[in-house]
Order: sequence, then C-alpha cells, then structure tokens
Amino acid sequence: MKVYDHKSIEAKWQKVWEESGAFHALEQTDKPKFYALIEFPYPSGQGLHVGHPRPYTAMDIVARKRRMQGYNVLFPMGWDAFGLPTENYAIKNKIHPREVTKRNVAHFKQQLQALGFSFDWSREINTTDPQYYKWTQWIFLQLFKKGLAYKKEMSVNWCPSCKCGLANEEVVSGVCERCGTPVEHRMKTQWMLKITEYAQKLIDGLEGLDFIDRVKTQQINWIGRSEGAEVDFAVGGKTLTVYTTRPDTLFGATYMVISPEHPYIDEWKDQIENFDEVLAYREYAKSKSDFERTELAKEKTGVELKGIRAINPVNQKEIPVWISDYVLMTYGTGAIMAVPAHDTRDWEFAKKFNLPIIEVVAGGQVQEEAFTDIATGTMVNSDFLNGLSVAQAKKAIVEWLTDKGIGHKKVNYKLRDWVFSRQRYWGEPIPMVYCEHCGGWVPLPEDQLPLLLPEVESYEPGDDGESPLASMTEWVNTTCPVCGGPAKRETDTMPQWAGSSWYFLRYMDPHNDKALASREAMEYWSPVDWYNGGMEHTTLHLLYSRFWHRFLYDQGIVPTPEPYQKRTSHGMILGENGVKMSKSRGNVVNPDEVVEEFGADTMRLYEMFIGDFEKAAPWSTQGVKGCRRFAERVWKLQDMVVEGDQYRPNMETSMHRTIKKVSQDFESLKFNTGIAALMALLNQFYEQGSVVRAELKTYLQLLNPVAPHMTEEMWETLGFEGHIFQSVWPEYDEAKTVDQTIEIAVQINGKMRSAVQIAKDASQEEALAAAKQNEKIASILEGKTIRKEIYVPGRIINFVVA
RNA sequence: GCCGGAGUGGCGGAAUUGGCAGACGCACAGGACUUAAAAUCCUGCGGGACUUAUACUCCCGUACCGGUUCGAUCCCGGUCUCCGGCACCA
Repeated sequence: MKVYDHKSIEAKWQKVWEESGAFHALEQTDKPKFYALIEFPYPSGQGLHVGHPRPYTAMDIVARKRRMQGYNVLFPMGWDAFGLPTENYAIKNKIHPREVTKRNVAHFKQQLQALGFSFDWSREINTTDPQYYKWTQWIFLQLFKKGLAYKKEMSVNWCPSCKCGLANEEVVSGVCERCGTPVEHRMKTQWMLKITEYAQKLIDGLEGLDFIDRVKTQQINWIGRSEGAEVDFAVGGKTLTVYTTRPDTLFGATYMVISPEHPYIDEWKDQIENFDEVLAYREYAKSKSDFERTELAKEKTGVELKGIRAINPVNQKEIPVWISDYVLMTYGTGAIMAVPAHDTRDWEFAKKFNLPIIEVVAGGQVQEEAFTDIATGTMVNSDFLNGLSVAQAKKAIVEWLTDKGIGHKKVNYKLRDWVFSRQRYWGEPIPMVYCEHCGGWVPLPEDQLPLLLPEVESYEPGDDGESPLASMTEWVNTTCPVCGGPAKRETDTMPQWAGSSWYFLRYMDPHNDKALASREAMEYWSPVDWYNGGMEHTTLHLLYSRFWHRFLYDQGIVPTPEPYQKRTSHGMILGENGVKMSKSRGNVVNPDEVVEEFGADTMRLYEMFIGDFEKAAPWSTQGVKGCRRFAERVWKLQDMVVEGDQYRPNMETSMHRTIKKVSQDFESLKFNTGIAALMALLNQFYEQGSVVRAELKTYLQLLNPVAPHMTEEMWETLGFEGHIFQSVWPEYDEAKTVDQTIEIAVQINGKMRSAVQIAKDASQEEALAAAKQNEKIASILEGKTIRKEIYVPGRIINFVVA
C-alpha cells in the first residue's frame, strides 16, 4: 500500500476538479436546484484565518452531499473587497488599493483552493470590479427614484479614528464597531436609505423563513416595534404631541419632558424665564458622547422650563414642562408625558426633582418604586377609566382621544434610517451630481454607469471630514445630465455593506452586462436555499440585504420577497487557551501550516469534529492529531479489503444505521456526531479485522464530503467506477437500521437493575416474562409484591414493587 | 434593566427530546513491539463503599433547591453562575 501522502494526493485532486469543472453549476438541467451560500470574505492582508474554513467546510459538505444526491448545486465564492483596512494599508504603503486587493484576493484564493472547497470558481465575483459595482450603483439609483435615498443634514455617529461616519448598526456600546474608538457626533449632510419604510415588512417577512431563532429575535428586537398612542397637549400656546405606550396612565401624568434638542424650545424663547439655564443644559447634553450617555451612571438631570405650562387634556390640569437628555429627539416625537408612578425613568426623575407621583394603577407601592406591571393592575384615580384593567383602559382611552381629535393609535420602531455615505476613497462612488440650476441632486443616467472611481494622488481622508474625492476638482466638476450646466459630483462613497447587499443575485448570472442578473436565472435559482454566516451580521449585512431584496421585489426586479430561505450560524474558533484568537494574544493558528503538516482533509475533519457547530470552540493541536490518526486508519482499510458486493450480515445494521445518521447529521449542523458515527463504524471494521468491498465503497462515499481528497484517491486505487464525486449517495433501508434482537434495560422502582435480550417486536407478555426469568431480577422480586409493570417497546421495562 | 442561549468526567463534547448518563475524540495510566524513543496496537479511565485484589454487588453523580412522574440531563416553580445581543426607545 502507498503511504498516505496528503500533499501529492490533495494537489492531484484539486487539479482534476479544477480542470474538469467538476463543481460548476449547470445551466440546463432537469435536476432540482440547491443554492448553498456562505458569506464571501473580505480579503484582508492577514490572509485566511482558521475561523473561515469552519462555515465553508460545513456548507461544502452539504453541497458535495447534495450533488451526490442528484441536485444541481450552486455553491459560489467571491470577494467583498471594498473597505477601510485595504485603504489604510494602501495609504501606509503607498500602493493603490486596487493592487492591494488584487494581491490579497490571489492569496485568499490559493488558500481556499488548498482546502479543496467545491466552489464554482467560474462564477467568482468581486465587489470592486466596475462590472459589478455598476449594478450596485444601479440599485442605488432605483432607490433614489423611489424616494428611498435622500440627503439630509443630521447629527451622525463619527469615528475620529476612521475619520468616517458610521451607520447606527456600526456603533456598538457607544464605540466604533471596527476600531473601538468612542463615537462622537457631528453635523453632516449624509445620504440616507429609508430602511424604516420597510420596518414592518422586515418583521413580517421573517415568518415562514427557516432562520435559527436567535437570528429572528435579534432582528425583531433591533427593529423594535412598539404599539402605543400619540396624544396632543396644549403647551405654551402650541400643540405638543407625545408618544406613549401607556395611554391608560394619562391621568397619572404629573409633568412633561422634552428632548434638549426639541425645536419648540427656541420658539418659546420669549416665554421661558430661565432661558440661559436652558441653553446651558442643552450645551451640557450635547457635549456628552454616546459612550457617556450609555455606559456611565444614569443619574437623571434636567431643567424646568419656567413660564411654560402644559394642560393635561383628560383633566385640564396644569403641569410643568422640563427638558432632560433621557428623552431622545430621535425616537417618537422627542417629547413625553411623564407618569412617575408607572415608569421607572419618570419615577427616578420625579424623586430627584420632587415632582408629584400619582397612582393610577393599583397594585404597587408607587412611593417606593414605579409599578410597571400591566397584567395585574386595576385603574384608579382615573375618572371614567376607574375599575378597568390596563388592557381595557388602553382601548377605552385611545377611543376617547380619537373621538375628541386629540390623539390616536400609533406604532413606532427603534430602527433608524441607514446612513449610507462614507467619507473615504475605497468604495463605490455614489452616482449623483448636484446642480444649482436644477435645484438639487440629479441622478446619473443609467447608461453612464458604472461611474468609475477616479485615480487620486492621495487616499488620505481630510480632517475636515471630507472624502479624498473632494479634492479631485476635475472629477468633481462635471455637467448636469438634465440641463447641461455646471454641476458637482457627490464625493462620498458607499459603505462596505452596499456591495454585499445583493451579491447572491450576481452569482446566479455573474457575466450579464444587461442586467444585474437575468430574470430567468433569478427565477431558477431564487431564493438561496441555505445561507450560513456569522451572528455579527444579523443586524447589519443580513438585515440590509433583506431590505434591498424586498425593495427589488416591490419593483418587480427579483422574483421572491425574501432572499434567503434558511439561515444558520456557526460559532467562533478560539485560541488554544480558550480566548479569541488575536495577534496581540499570540494564539493565532495559521491554516496554511495546518494544511501543510496534516493535510486539508485532516483540517476539514478537525474543524467539523471540534464540537457543536453553533458554539465557540477552542483550537486543540492534539485534537488535530487525533483526526489525522483517524484519516490514517481509514487509509489503512485498503489493506483490509475482502471481496464482496453485499454488506456482511453482522454489519448490515451498522451500515444502514450509519448511512442514516450521517445523512441526517450533515443536514442539521451536527457534523461532529456524523463524524463520530463514521469513527465508530471504522472501529467496527477494525474489530472484524476486515472490510468488505461493498462496505468500504459506502464508507468512502459517506466520508467523501468531509475528506474529499483521500476518499477520491482510495476510490481510484480500489478501482471503483468513475470519480467518487460523480457517484450516487448511499441509501439506507429503515427496516435494516434496527436489530431483530435487542437488549432492553430492566428497572425496578426506576433503577436500572439488569438487561435482557428480547425480539425487537416482542409483546408485553413476552418481554415481562423474559425480564422475570432474568436471574438477578428474579432474586430481587423474590417475596415482593409487584404493584405495576411498565413496558415501553424498544425502550424499557420497569417493575414497581412494594 | 430587557431579550436570547448555556451550565454534563481532567478537556472538546454525546444522549433517538421522558427510558441503560458520559457515544466519539483528546489527555492520562498500564501493557505489547523497540537497544531506546517516536509511531502503531491492546487494556483501563465520573466519584465512592465492599473486597488482599479482580469479578460481583451497592451508594452517590448532569450548577443549586424543590415539584410532577413507575422513571427527569430532558417537563414545571424558584435560586446562582457564565456567554451573546440591546440598552434612558417613553
């Protein structure tokens, strides 16, 4: 027997697969389709990380198995290549980002190919390719034409380190998601996408999708739907509208609070007696960073607007008006009615500033703490609502407000519009020009796409928050496509999330120059059948791409409302010491070295066997060795083969059981137990001292999706027909997965005492008789009274004795 | 604070969702082979009691306390701890 030389074997088969186009998706076929997708990587300078192959191998296993099961599989790969790290590297080393990208892509591709993934490389895409971003720009124009892209001056999250604005989703606990720098606020004019218009559709669309629950709940929480009412208060000669989820507590409103940025403050300037104090507070609130507002002690602060009074519309009572930064201008109406008895924040504020607390829902001790339970309380001190439950009161008060024309039902969402401008070079140019004459932003005609990124001298962003493109005067100065007069181009670029918001569509028809993909291709391949990716993208990429896709569906461009039918997620691979791998911790494992020393098949086996696919797992070099040992033992089966085109009778049950187990586990993220079943079967072959040809054939097929190179090599050496990847996945016979005679445990009073052999379909009488004949059971039962006899076929026998 | 998820040997993890807890692998220990080591192969491996020792047998054991059940890692109530997400969202 040849030695198991992983290097030559893996190189050999990778070449065969590549040259024969073994894994190209078919255009014309009667086969059912299966579209498997993994998140395309950002080709960073560090190269592939051992974390990357985990989801890739998982989906590769599914793709390879499905091909053997007769599916036309699309399993593509590409590069999400626009982004800051490349640009920063380019600035530092004075190399064009395009060159950096090219180099990184080449390195990544070589690394991926060395792992033997069955990607259809003929469909490779790159978001920085003008033929690709042409369509990213095209989609932006469609959004603009439907009023879903607009430019607005607003306070944005600003990362002083990246010198760039951030989307709400990119700010994590007040710091920049990418670099960890505390986020500041800056007033900037930004392109925005109206994802809020799709808030409800993005919630509703989740129904019927096969997404793991934590993805669904995270998206729903992020969108943050709440039902309540808007109520008008007469304040300082104006109507001030508040949003509340507790209109039932309206009689308990003892003061009002408005956000420090509320525009009414300036309009009340002459009425407010302590205007200087108010302005000072406004400055104080503005100076707090997001970090301070969220992380530091939430001691309530605020200032009363002296001279301004509000009238509670239900009882005409006069109440004071305050400003405080616990009321946000960006949610609801920027103004609230405060009900300290039944809201924790209002309660804290009222205690601090000695404001009255009036109980309107009985059941708590409102002077001690806010009573917020909505399930048990009864309305009090509330005139016509008295005696009602909270739910009844909500309904009654909203009807009353609606009748009087001073309020109505209202749904709010926490989701904000998507900040879509970035003040950086390495991104898609936004295809818009500003024309004074035409009075605003004019879209570039579609036939002028792609709008290419110009060559610039310096990619360095300005400290003034301007994009590097702004200094390219000859590029910026252009003519208006409508009036032909002088106009200026938009100099901000799109965020990294743009290109990835529709890439799965491009794979369906990657070389089309007439459309983002042909209708025919999209109808055939949509939706993606199974998409695996990281949890960190749940409220970013995954939400953004659902939004774009839903928009394209509403425009009649794509055939399905949702892009992905199934979404799963993998856990991280940690360093050997159980913490996240990083250069600074010195615990990074280089996949190239693992492949070099142990082989791609071992690497794949190990990453699938490492533990629960959905959970984080620490790397273990010993564990890798264990998988290599397993591969070697499989390899040695070649020396143990005996002729035979049938499974041996004593192996039949094991064979059918393993086929069943592996077939199921490879479809349900349980790769670890699927491999464990293959290890157990291998141990059985070793116990037998031999393996029959028919058994080995099945065995190699089952192992092939995980360890494709060595199984292909053994298949050829043993002279099986064709290539293993062209063979048909083994089937099992359910009847043969169960032994005729089974061992069944016998308990007495629920404690295991013995086990007996009985026929698998033994009757209750037979089973109990067999159990009573068992020597040990009989001796225990001796002289005792059996109160109850339990027999669960195939499971257990239990005697309850006194 | 709110929303998710999880607590099982020395370690990674299994357990057909109420039916023999610890599959499979790692580590470890003993043995075989070897001048020796590595590799490989065989055996053992949750804790405890009984036993000279083995076998046998028994008790305890799935974070903790309680409940339902013939029977609970699994279901119910409560407590603790850890991880992830959101966070003054009215």
